[in-house]
Amino acid sequence: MHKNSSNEELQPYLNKKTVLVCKKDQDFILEGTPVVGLYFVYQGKAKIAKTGLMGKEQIIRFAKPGEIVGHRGFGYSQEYQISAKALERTVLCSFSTEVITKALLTVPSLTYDLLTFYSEELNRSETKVKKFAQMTVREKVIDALLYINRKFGQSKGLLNLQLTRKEIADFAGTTEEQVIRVLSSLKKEKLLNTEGKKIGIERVELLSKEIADHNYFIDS
DNA sequence: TCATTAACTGTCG
DNA sequence: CGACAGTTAATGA
Repeated sequence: MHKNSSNEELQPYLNKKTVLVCKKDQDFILEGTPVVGLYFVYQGKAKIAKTGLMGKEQIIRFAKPGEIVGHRGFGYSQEYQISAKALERTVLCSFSTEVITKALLTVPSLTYDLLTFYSEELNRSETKVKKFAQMTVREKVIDALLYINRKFGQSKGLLNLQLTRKEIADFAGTTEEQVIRVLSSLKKEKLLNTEGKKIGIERVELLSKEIADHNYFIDS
């Protein structure tokens, strides 16, 4: 998506963007709130989640710079089906639904990009269903860690995304305690490093091997 | 110093 | 495996 910033065809639309700066932990989309437009992450990181009954939260995915947020908001739905929160200081560009609609109708490359994005998203959520149904807690936690590694990478041996164990649990579909237990046993097996809140993956290949049976799509 | 938060452990259904 | 209770360590008002 970001690569389109250079496209001249898009310039008239880019001028209509609104820049929004979020502080850490700030929500910029609330579930059930009227749709106002579409967001792109320019800087920072965000988490996209759905809150179920009983305050249980399911983290759908994380977004990094260049990614789109709130895409399910336009079209027919009147309200956002998800909520999004900045994980750190995050800069967002937002476009109104009208602007996006016009842009999509006139710039094919943008439409194509969005289509690709949707298709990947659908793939992800389909394999996620399978994962949640078939994987053990240990595998789900490993899977979550590998996802974070793929998306954000590591620097000096630690994951570039700092999450609480609770957030990892909400993403993996378990509870905080289970995550802690898996984490500490992985640490004992020397597959993992842990420094307080920070986590480092020592042997990515070994972890991938454990969930290989479930990885139909490498990038899910 | 006290209070809060997060990481962690033990145990039970 | 999930839920609850309880301990410990770090942090900050």
